[in-house]
Amino acid sequence: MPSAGTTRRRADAERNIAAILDAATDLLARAPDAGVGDIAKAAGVGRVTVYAHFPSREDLVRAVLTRAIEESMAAVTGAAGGEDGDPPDVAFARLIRESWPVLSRYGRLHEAAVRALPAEEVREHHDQPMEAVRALVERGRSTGAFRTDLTTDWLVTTVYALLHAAADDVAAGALDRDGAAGVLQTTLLSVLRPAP
Amino acid sequence: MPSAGTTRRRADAERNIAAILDAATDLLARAPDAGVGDIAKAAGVGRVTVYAHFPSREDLVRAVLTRAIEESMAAVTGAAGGEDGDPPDVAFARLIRESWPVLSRYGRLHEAAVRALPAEEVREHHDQPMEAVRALVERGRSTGAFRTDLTTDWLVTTVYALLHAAADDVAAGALDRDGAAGVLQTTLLSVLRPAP
DNA sequence: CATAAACCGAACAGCACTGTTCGATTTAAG
DNA sequence: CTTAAATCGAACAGTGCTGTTCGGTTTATG
Repeated sequence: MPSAGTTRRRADAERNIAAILDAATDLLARAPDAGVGDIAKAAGVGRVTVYAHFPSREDLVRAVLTRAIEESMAAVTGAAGGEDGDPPDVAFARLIRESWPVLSRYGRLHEAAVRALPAEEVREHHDQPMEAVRALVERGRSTGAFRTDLTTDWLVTTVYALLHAAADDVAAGALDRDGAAGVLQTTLLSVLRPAP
Repeated sequence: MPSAGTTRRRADAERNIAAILDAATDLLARAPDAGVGDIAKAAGVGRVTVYAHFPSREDLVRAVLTRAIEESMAAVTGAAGGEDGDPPDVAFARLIRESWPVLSRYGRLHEAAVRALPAEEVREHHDQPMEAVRALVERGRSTGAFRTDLTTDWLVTTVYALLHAAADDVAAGALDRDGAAGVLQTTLLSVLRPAP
């Protein structure tokens, strides 16, 4: 079978779906309560067209979140999955440096997802990339590179919180996107490394 | 003139105003999008009664925020305004320890305020207690007790972000309220102190 | 106990958003 | 060029909130 048995999808439809997804990602990252009308306008498309491709606002948000998580996973595992060749603090610094350009674009998207989707579903998605961070933190703890006087949970929470704070500051213009990666590296390694 | 020239306010009205304010604070800290009906129910009061005392939902949120900021200011300045007798890191540890019981109760109240009130108004209020933190951070930087390789703005942002993250975790049951103060002290001092 | 203040629920209008339907028009594709 | 897919705006019902009005009832206060 060529595709799915039924009639194929036209090229402009494909293009519009991509445009809607892109616009929704950008807009929701800045205005988590943006309506379908706003998203359609940002995508240069009629409101009805959005509903032609996504059954409901909830489905659209889900699609945006899924894609964002996939991209994040690729960035995070690509940098953190770099085997045990490097010591944990070096690996962590690389993780931040390489995943920041991706993560910094998602701003308040998480908030949009929490409002539109069941809490547990968001948690499941969001925990995926954080699992890679957790694994790296635990490896660091076992080798003595990272501190053990704080729980792993709290350290991961700290990483998560500061990443989001930096993304918010970038969105608000209070922080330079390119410089933020270095600031995050410095700050987070100060937290992760054992106290002297 | 005894009070204001017109007729005085009855005692049960006073009691209900307090109940509404308390319930709104508790509820909005957990559910920032709670409606006036929810707040009324939580306060054990009719919805109309809320509107009898607060012209609009916006005014109610404003009243809640104002009171919360006042209480925070009292807690923060009471601990940080403790003169220059103590070295900055000791003063900062005391600041966290003494203000945490207050701050931890406000959870996502800030989010509720951002949604209901003009952004600038929220910022003005919210910056008040943070100003005390900023002053302490700057004193630490000038004496060499705190690091200078990161900007003051970013250090303050970090304090803010981790306080909120801890408050969220407490609200979600992932963190013990009493133990959190110590965790925050340890974490934040690791960030503030100069790198070895 | 008399009065006025304060309360209540029900009901209403207004608004903004979601999701659907319609017919008319444009446009990709064979 | 022909056909079917895809688009568009306008208009509709449905929902959930805000803020208001109403008459009836409770309750503080003097």
